[in-house]
Formats: sequence, C-alpha cells, structure tokens
Amino acid sequence: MSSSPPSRGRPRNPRSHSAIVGAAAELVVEVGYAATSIGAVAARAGVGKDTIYRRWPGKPELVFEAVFTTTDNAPTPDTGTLAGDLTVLLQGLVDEFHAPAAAAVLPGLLADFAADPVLKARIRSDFLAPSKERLLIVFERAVARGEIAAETPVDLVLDTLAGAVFFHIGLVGEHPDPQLAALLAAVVAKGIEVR
Amino acid sequence: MSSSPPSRGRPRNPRSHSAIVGAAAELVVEVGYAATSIGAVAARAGVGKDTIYRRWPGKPELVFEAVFTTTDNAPTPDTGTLAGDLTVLLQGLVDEFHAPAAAAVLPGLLADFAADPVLKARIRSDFLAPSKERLLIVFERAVARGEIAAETPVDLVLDTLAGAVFFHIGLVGEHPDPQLAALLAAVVAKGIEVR
Amino acid sequence: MSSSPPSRGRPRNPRSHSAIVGAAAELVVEVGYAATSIGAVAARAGVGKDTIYRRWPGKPELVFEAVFTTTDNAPTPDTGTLAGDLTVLLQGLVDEFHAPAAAAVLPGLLADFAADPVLKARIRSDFLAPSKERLLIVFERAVARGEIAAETPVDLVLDTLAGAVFFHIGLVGEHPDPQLAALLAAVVAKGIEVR
Amino acid sequence: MSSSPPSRGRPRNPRSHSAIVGAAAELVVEVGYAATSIGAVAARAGVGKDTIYRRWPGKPELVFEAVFTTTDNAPTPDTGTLAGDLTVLLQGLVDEFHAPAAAAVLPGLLADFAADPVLKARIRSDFLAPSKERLLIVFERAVARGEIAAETPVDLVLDTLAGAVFFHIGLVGEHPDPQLAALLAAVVAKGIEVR
DNA sequence: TGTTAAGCGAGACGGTACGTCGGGTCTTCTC
DNA sequence: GAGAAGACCCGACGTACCGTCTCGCTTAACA
Repeated sequence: MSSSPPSRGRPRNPRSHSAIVGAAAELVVEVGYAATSIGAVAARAGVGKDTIYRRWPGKPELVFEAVFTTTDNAPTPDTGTLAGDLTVLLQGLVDEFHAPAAAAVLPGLLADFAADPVLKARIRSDFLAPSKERLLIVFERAVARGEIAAETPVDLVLDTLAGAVFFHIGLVGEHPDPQLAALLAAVVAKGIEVR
Repeated sequence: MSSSPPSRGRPRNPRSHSAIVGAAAELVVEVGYAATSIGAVAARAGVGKDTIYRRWPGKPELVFEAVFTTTDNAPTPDTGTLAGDLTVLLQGLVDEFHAPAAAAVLPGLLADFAADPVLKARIRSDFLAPSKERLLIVFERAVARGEIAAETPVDLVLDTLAGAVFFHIGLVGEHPDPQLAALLAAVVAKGIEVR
Repeated sequence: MSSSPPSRGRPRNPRSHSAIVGAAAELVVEVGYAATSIGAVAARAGVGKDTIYRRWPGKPELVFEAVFTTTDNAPTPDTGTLAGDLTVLLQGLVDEFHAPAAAAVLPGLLADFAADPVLKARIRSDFLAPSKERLLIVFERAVARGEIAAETPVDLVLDTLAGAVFFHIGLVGEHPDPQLAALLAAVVAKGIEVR
Repeated sequence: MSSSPPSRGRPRNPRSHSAIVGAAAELVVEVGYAATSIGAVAARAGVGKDTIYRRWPGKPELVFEAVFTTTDNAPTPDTGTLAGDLTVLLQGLVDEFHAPAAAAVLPGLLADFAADPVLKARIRSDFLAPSKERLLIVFERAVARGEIAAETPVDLVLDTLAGAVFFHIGLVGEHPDPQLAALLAAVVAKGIEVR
C-alpha cells in the first residue's frame, strides 16, 4: 500500500527545499519576478543551482510554489445570501492577489504559464481550483435557496470574477478599490439570479 | 505651437518604421512574445538595432504598436438594448484578443507593462481607451432609456468585461467559448440594470 | 614484513577494481582523455563514484593504472651492439606509446602529472622506470664492450629517446615513421660512442 | 592590392585585444594553465566573455597567442661548427621553454592541441616552425662544410631535440640541467656527422 | 552469535566553469 | 544626423563535472 518509492541514494535535504522557497519568495518582492534569477535564488539560499533544477523545471514552477502555497484553508462563506457569499469569497480573492508577493508575481507568472502549453493547462487547476471549489458550494446553496438556476455556468462566473480582480489589482491599479468585492458581487449576483 | 522639431540632418526613413513593425508582428506569432528579441526583429527588418531603439524605448512599446494599431474604427453599437449593445461590444473585444498576434502577445505584454511603473499607467489608456469610449456612449444611451442609473461605475464594468475576456482567452483556454460575449453581456447587463 | 592492515569491515570487491579499470581503458579510447570523467567511468563500470575515489586520488592516477599496467616483461635486448640494443629498446617504446589507449592518453596524462607537484615527481619513476632499467643493462654491456664511456649520462639519453618518441607520436604525427627507432638508435649510439 | 576587408561596423578595440592577452599571460603563471578560465581572463581584462570568444575559438588558441608571441627574432647561430651551432640553438630552445609562462603552459597546452585534430596539425607549424627554419640553415652550412650528409632528416632531428628539451624541462625536472644544451648538441652532432 | 566497521550503489549536495544569448550602448563608415 | 553593421560590457541561461556527503544495505572479522 506504500506509494513511496524505494528511495535509493541520498535523500533530498528538506532544509534546502525550504531555503530555496524562502529565498525565492523574498527575492520576488525585493526585485520583482522578471529580475529574479535562478542563480540569485540559489546564492541567497546557499544552495547550488542544480539543487533547484533537480526539484523544479524552471522559474515559473518554483515561484508558483514559493508564492502560492499558503494552504488555502479559508472556510467557505455562508452568509445566507448569494451576494453576501460572493462578497466574502471575492474579498478573499482580493486579499490573496493583493499580498505583496502575489502582486509582484502574478502578471509575469501568468504570462510564463500562458506561454508554455504544458503549464497553461495548469492555470485553471493550480490557480483557480480552491476558489472554484468554494464557488461550487456557494452555488449549490444558492440553488437550494432558489436564487439561481441549477445550470449556472460556474467556469464563466469564475473567469469573470478572477479576471476582474486580476485586472483591477495586477494590471491596472496599485491599490484596489475597497468596494471592489462588494460591488462586483452585487452586480454578478444580481446578474445571475433567476428573477 | 508647431511641435515638429527643426529636423536637421537626414530624416528618418519611414520604410524602416513599417519594416520593423511588420517584422515584430511576424516574429511574435512565430516564436511568441518572450522569444522575440530586438536583435531578431532588427535582423528580419534589415535594420540596425539602434534604429529600433531610436524610435521605441524597448520591446513592450514596440510590440504594442506592432500588434495593437488596428485603427479601431468599429462603430459604436446601437441595438436598442443595453444587453444587445454589450454583446456587440464584447464580441469586438473577443475578436480583438483572439487575433493570432494579440493572443500570442497579450499575457507577456501586459506583464511587462505591469512590471514598469511608467508603463503600468498606460495600460488603461492604451489598451482600454477605445473600449471605454464606446462603453461610455452605450451607457449614456442606456441611461437615457432608463435601463441603468446615471452613476453606474464605468471603470469597474470595463475591468470586469476586459478581465473576463482576457482571462478566458489569454490565460485559460485556447478557443473562446462562442457564447462568451452573449452570456457575459446578459449577466452584466442584468446585474447593473435598475430593476 | 607484511604491510597489510588489520582489514576490519567488509573487504574491497576485487571485481569492482577490474570493472573500473576496464571501463576507464575503454572510455579513454572512445572519447579521449579529457572527455573521460570519473562519473562516466563509474556509470560504465556499474559502480558508485566513491568506490573509485576510495581507491584512486583522481583521474590521472586511475587512467595511468588503467592504461600502463601492461606488466612490462619484455626481455632486455642483447644483440651484441649498442645500436642494435637501442633499436630494439626504442621499438618497444614506440609500440608502447603507439598503442591506442596510450596514444589517446599520453599528452593529457603527462600534462596532469606535470601540473601537480606530487605527481610530477612520479613521471620519471612511473613512466620511465622500466625503460631506464633496461637501458642501464644495455649500457653496462656497451661499457664492457668498450663502446661507450662508463660515465655516460643515462638520464639524459633516456630523456632524449623518450622525448623524441613522445613528440613524434603523441604530439606531432598520427603514424610514427617506421624507421624512427632505427634512425634514432643509430644517431644516439654513434653520438655517445667513445670513438 | 588591399587585403583588408571593407570593415563594416564598429572595429574591434585593439586595447581589448592586448588587455586579454596580458590577462591570460598573467593568470597562466599565477594559477597554471588548467585553472585559467576564460571567465577569469575576461574579468581581469575588464572585458566581456563574448569579446574573447569573438577573437579566439577557445582557451588553447588564446593562451598560445598570449605566451608564444615573443617575436622570435633571434639570429641563426654561426659558430663555425655544427656542434657549436646546435648548442646555441638548443640553448635558445631551453630558454624559451624555461620561461615562467611557457613552463606553466606547455604540457597542458600541447595536450589540448594534441587532443583536437585541427589544432594537432598546427603543433609543428606553430610551435616548431621558427626552430626548424634556423635548423635548416645550420644544416646547410654543415653540409657545405662537409660535416653532415645532405639528406640528413631535419624533422627527425628536430623532434629529437625539441622532445628532449620538452621532456627534460616541462615534464621531468623543475630546473634544467645547465649542461643540457651542450651535452645534447654534442651527442646529436656527433651522431649525425659523416665520420 | 551478535556487534561493529568498512565497502558498496545511488544519488543529493555546494561549487565552478562552460559556451551562448539578449539587453542596451557605442563607434565606425556610408548616405 | 540617420542608418546598417557589428563590437562592447554585462549578466543570465541550463548543463556538466568536481569531490564530498549521506542514505540503506551487504559482507566480513572480531568479541
């Protein structure tokens, strides 16, 4: 039943792993995504470049792990109304995208993922999966309450919400409109409600 | 009031300009944005690198001009309803983002713009200005028809629409959902209507 | 008089030894001395790198043992004349240096030995010792025959002979002049004879 | 009649050339041939690595030019006897090989040349050409004086002399036997004389 | 018989150098 | 002074070896 391989040879040093991830997270906020080089990460982590390439195929994958591994354990909102749930959910998205490391990294990181066919497929799964999970539950409740139709297209709504937040924070403005979450939630909730 | 410089010495060759822009547009679809270098553009255009740097500060500005200078002369839609107008407007946005050159370039280009404080300020003006202009007119008509309130936040709606389209096309999927424009327009129109 | 250590623990596997030496000898003729790495030798021998480093300090010593351990049991020539003896002796040197492995290895190997003060001292003893031994006997007989003086400088003559052969084969030409041994022997014999 | 090309573009900076050659000559005596890297040469010369690779294919060619470009304008000896001429000629060879830079470089450099088929062909022409020229003249005079036969094999003698000196200095001993030139000249002269 | 020390294959580790490429600047000659 | 050409310094790339280390395991001599 054990899924672990026989593990021959010297095992990888877990301290190196966290040192690398930490160094990447620091560098990325200090100099930006584009100016963060594998060599610089290795130097700051006190590690050889090989040790990085042995674990990650390249900068995008490394930075993704370094920045977006805040184990997303936020509870699914349950305010009683679709608009309320969406507001909470969106505020979480805003906070996540607005964190220093994420803001420094998101545009370049998404561009690198989009440029590689293999990575491109991971955008939805890696970046949006947790949000989609919560959104599904929120929708289920809204359906049960009769607020929205059962066939409401989750992916389209998610693209809309995430795209709006990403555009607003990552590309357009430095500081997000504090009402962004509420306004957007209100518009979208009203837009998809059955009446 | 004349803004033309005294223009001493040899005037700039306008053929070089179009050769450069053309070469950049070609390269960008052939090898992608990241792999397009100024040197390669210069070589294909039969031009020295300086001739490029004399006209553009760098790759982002050059590529932007090369890809997004389809003189946007599409007429502002006037279908009689907000949802109809938004659908037409969104379909234009989808078509623009889905064009080969634009799709190849958008994520990387926006990332480079976002990474530079000077360029970041130009995203709204350079990328979204034409759409915003048309959206304003559409909104004016909708206000006149009593569909929406006068103080409807244009920028927020524009971020939402553009973000959704950008996410859907540029980052997530290869081929846009053919109903994307209609669905999104319906949701947003209903979401911002007064009743 | 036995210098063998108490030999605790698992004894070294003699099969590994010969596998390593064999792999090194093969690689050296296939890819050359410079391109032969310890890692590649270990991989071909089916052995860990440490098993090599446990037995040899580095590539030069390993390759030397792999290539120059043709137990030199050729008999000392005794043709009756100094020139004849030198010819036989030189032909042996030519054959030894001209062997594929030796030719592939000699320049680089000697360079590595020369670059290391410790190894440098071993060039005379390790590479030239067998030849010197035979040359001494040849000289003794020639002195007894009255052909040469007793104080003829063996080392100088040996350097001359070995240097000439090394230069001719290892550095300058691919195929040695078939008369090299005879001509060189004739010149040197005549040059050091008493009359 | 002009053999210079049209010379388009910015001409190569001759100061860079000499800075590189100088840095290489210094490094080679300080750390040895093997430990001299192109990157280190570039750093010391205040030059980019490209600037080196633009002019030389690799380390061997660069170091050769850096160390062996002492325009060999020594006059051909004319002492009246073959042995005398050879002594002078050999002493020149000894001095050349014994110079710090040459001694530090010769074994490794010759090994690198010997390992590359293209470079291997240049050993005779680049390293031995000047000596061969002088040796030819010395032989002509000796033939005229009746000391040696007209068909005396120059290349064989040259290999012998150079090989002996190289072996004695470069590989075997640190300090050359002060009598090396005289002894070797005497032996070889006597060995090839007609009587 | 059980302990212990070394050998062993595998492969991770921190380094260093490789040779190439792109960036943005400069320096030449020609138009 | 624009332009084509290309040299220049810089720094990052991803790879290859170096020689050492750390695993789990095996193999003997010693207690």
